[in-house]
Amino acid sequence: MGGATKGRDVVPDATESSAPREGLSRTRVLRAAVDYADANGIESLTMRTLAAELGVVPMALYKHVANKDDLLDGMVEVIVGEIGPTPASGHWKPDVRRRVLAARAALLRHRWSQAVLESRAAMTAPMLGYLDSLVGLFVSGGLPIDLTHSVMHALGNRMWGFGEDLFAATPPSETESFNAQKDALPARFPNLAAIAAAAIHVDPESGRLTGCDSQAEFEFALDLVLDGVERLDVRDGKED
Amino acid sequence: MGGATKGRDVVPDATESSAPREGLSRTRVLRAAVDYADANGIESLTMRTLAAELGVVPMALYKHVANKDDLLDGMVEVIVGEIGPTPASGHWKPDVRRRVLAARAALLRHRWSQAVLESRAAMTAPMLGYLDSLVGLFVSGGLPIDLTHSVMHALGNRMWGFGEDLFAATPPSETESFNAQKDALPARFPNLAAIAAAAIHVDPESGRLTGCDSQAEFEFALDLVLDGVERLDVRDGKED
DNA sequence: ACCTGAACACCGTTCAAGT
DNA sequence: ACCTGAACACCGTTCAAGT
Repeated sequence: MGGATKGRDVVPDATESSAPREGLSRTRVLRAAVDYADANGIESLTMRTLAAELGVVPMALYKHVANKDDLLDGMVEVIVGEIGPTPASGHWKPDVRRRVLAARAALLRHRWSQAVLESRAAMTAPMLGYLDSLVGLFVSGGLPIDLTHSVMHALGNRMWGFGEDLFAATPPSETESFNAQKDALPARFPNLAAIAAAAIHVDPESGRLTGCDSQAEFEFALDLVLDGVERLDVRDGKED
Repeated sequence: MGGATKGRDVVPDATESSAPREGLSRTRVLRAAVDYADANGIESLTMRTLAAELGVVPMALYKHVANKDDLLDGMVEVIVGEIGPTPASGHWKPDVRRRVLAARAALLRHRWSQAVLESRAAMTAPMLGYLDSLVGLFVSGGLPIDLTHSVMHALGNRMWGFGEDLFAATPPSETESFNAQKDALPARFPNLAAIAAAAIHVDPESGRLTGCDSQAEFEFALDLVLDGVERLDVRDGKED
């Protein structure tokens, strides 16, 4: 169909249910992938099934998506984009709480998203933007930068499955626009930059620069939980 | 064993580096899979590469492992088995701390294991055994069962990426010995059974039995972290 | 009882070509 | 510039045999 050669705007046939046409575009591909995963589960999303869904040959997707990893990263970006802004009061505790619960709600709307996010955790721009906004709530609420750093680690596992080092997560597909604008990152994500700057210190042993101690951060978060439970226990129970 | 036809013991050639022979067995397959993933990364572990490593044809593995999922479950079992016992003082806080850190150490020894564990979280017997032991430390230390339930949820995301419902995790491959001994589970894992019993209550609305409220558990854990940080902040900072 | 060989129904992705 | 078609190099897994 189409007849794109001359006529202005060929009205799409609209008889076909999953109407393709009018060119793909990256966002249309990502949107379709998210919808397909919502409906059929992430495990049955393949380049081939997605192409069929869009009424197109598999290879057509590769014009808008580098490969399947890029597709998955893009799908996560879509979900993160759905988090949206939350009202801020200037008090970090209720503000952070609201924002984390909003993030959770977005993930729950797409049940496959948590698994995908955990399996890759690529630091795409929307991802960094969300984290930066969260850090911003802490610091503008007056929490010291070091404590903010640690609580971000502690929340990491809770918001999504960040196993280890928040900042050591795999950077976005390297080759992409990332390298081009790498130097612009501190400007775009000033709160993350502040944390990174505070976390870096000189190792007295080797004299080399060293990042954050993931074992220490793990124990910090663990003790936060255990101490908190202990407090709840003595308050409700023994009352001495 | 070896020359099973007649001769007593055929000495293996020993010229081949990754000496196969003497029959496979499930544990030998799992052990080899763990070693291979340690050395080459989980993404390059396939039924075919593993078979080659064992000097055997791919299909030979299927006699000892139901399929690839079962292989991955088995590999996780091996890691969980490496956690081993930890000394208990009778005070839940140091005891739990020690045990969780031991679990983390086991996972860190095999860097692929966290991702595999998160991606499936099958409730195999060793898995249940570890969780039961952890619950046991809380209850024998005197922590109330409800609080123990909640802190297990809070620790869930921390020990490994359990996103949601601890007890709603996919049960072990169904068909297996699981169903056969399903009724024996409370006896084998008494502490988990106690938690499950305490968590189930009648919904006043519908009158139906209802399990634990994962949203509430999430918020409990979130507030545990936020409250803890707030306490650290006022103690170190404002001091008013 | 355990292992083999060949085949099947899939993957993601490349390459050269079409319009 | 965008899409196509056919092919390649892989997967996990089945089935019917071998010993």
